[in-house]
Amino acid sequence: MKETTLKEIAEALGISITTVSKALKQYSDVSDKTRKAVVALAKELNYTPNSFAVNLRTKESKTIGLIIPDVVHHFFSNVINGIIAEAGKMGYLAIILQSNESLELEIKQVALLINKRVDGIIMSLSNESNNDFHIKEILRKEIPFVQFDKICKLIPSSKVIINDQKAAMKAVQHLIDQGCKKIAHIRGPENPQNAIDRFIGYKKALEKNGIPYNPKLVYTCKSVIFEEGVEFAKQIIEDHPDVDGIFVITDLVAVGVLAYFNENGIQVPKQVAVIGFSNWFMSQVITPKLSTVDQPSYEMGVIAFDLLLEEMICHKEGKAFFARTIELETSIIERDSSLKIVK
Amino acid sequence: MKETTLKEIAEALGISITTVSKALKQYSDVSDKTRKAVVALAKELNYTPNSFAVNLRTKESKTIGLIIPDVVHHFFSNVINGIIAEAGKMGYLAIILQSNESLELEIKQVALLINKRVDGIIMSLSNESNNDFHIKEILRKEIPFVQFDKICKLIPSSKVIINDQKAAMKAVQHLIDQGCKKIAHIRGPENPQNAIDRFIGYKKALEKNGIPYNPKLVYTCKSVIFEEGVEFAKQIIEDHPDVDGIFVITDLVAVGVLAYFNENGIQVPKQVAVIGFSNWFMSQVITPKLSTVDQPSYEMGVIAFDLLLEEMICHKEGKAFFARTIELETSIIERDSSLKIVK
DNA sequence: AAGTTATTCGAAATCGTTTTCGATTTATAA
DNA sequence: TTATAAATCGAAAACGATTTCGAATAACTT
Repeated sequence: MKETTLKEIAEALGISITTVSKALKQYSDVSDKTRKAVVALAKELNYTPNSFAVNLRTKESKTIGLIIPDVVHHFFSNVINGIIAEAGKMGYLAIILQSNESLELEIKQVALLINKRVDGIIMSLSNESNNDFHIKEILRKEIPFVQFDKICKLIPSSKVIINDQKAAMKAVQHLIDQGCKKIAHIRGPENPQNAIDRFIGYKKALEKNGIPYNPKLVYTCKSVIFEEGVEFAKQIIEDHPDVDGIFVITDLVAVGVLAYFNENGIQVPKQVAVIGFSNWFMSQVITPKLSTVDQPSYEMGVIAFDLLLEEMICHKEGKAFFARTIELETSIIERDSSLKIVK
Repeated sequence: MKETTLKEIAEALGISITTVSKALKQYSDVSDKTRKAVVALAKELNYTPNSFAVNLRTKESKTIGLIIPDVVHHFFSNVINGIIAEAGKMGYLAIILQSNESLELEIKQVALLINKRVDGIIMSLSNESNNDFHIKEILRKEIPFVQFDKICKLIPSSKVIINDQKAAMKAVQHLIDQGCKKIAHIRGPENPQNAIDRFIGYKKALEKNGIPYNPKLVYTCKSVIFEEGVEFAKQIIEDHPDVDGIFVITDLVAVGVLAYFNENGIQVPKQVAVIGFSNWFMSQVITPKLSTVDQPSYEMGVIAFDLLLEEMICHKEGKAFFARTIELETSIIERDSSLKIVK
């Protein structure tokens, strides 16, 4: 299937390729008559510029790359949604890659995007990421770059995050306000900054309320999946029968906790109050409804792209760009799983 | 940041661009000595071919386009997962676009991908799609094309589907086997083929079991969301207090049904048995656990890409390709929401 | 009428790679 | 030694658009 080219239009009209190209753009040195003829014929022949040629010539592809740990994930799919919606509005397309929470794969995906010469990269780190050589390579190549959610603080790039410490503090404070005295924490893996920060927030909330911190009440997820919630719920109750509250790294795991408690006659929130994180959709439809921390995921995607766009424009125009970090607000959603005090 | 080019390597080594290019590929007319020198220098200078130039020259970008109604959706995000995993293995990247269930947007996205000159397109139709002019444009441009799940039967392209009629029949038969006599159906919108087929399957199952079909027992979703499940559950019970089974187009809506029933003391499955479709993750964690039809979503993505790849290869080599339709097996997952008979 | 200024156009270089086809060199055979 | 075959190489033409810069024409001045 032959596509029409500038050359064909030029020959058909008996003018030069240059003039055709200019007529199709906002060049002032083309007469009205010529322009109209060109535009008319271009439309008739259904001309669209060959993007490969445009990319080569302009050195940009209006395409960005996005690397996330997992597509099948409520939070990330919402971020994707925000990014591709905003990118679409601004005339950009997005290539989506997964790291599957593997550092090795993450490194490969970064290399792929660099080779593809995308105009910019948006990324959330995998849980395994404790090495930032590949990230530095992005900066070394001067590719516009934005991190979100699971970030590397030391990398000097723009970032879109929530204040995980503050959010975790609020969540734990909520449990304390409901009368919880012995609060366990199911935390995320060692590496991710947000798991670390939520853990710190947990400790700070305890401290603020004069509750001694007990490391034995902290359980660490490896994969951050439903099954771990089930497993840890069992273990927590066995280790500490008097636990009366649990703050869980994310809703998916918290739902596992609820599943175990439901199966084993442990009353939520009466005996143990539970609060999750991220406000997954299912949290509002399970029994009991899960309290959680709402995280503006769609908005996060939108802002991540906007920051990237700013940087891409500066990059293109050779201007300096100064990385910015944007912190979004979170809010506690109080549902049945944590409300010991009936209002 | 200047990227190294073939030209630079050629000049540094005092040889021609041609030879450098050949040395980096599997050309036989380059001496071992030259090849080694080129490869060594290329590695040292961290050479990677400029993909824009390669695209222009080879007329392919090793990039495919994917259009789906909604990224934030358990089924679709699993398909995406399958597609980008398989595509990645074969050296392809995927650009992901959403139609947001809007025909207008779907048309725009198709045009975008055509202009971007992706090597192939995989697509699931939006619920609004009742017009296939834009789809035909893909075929007219001879762009390799695969449809999955929500397809247009009349378009002669490869397809990856399940047998929705058969699956729906099995689901309804399961309700009948559990003793249901009066079964309602909450169906999907008018247009999508799979909603139509599931509806037909529902009717066929009734017919097969000698149960008269009553159109008043069929309720039609517009948006296929949780809230509609809540709303229809209320309406069904009001309209037909003696309903004892409901077959729902998809789990998300079925979960809405369960939510209403739970809130209003209607016992599931004792009074009304409920079965959904697609086996969303949350179906196994809600109360009661939702029976459903398992649909191999990840596999669907993998196979869709494999079909597309076959076609892309034929297209490249100028060979004829004959569209194929692959039908995947489904299975009923019996959970609490439909088990009236205790085993 | 000659000089000046706008208008309108196009030749050609460029982006970086791929590939054809002919040229050159080296090795082998007669 | 000459003819032939094999092994290496490179010039040049794509791929299709963008853009610079100079040329040509038309339109005004005085």
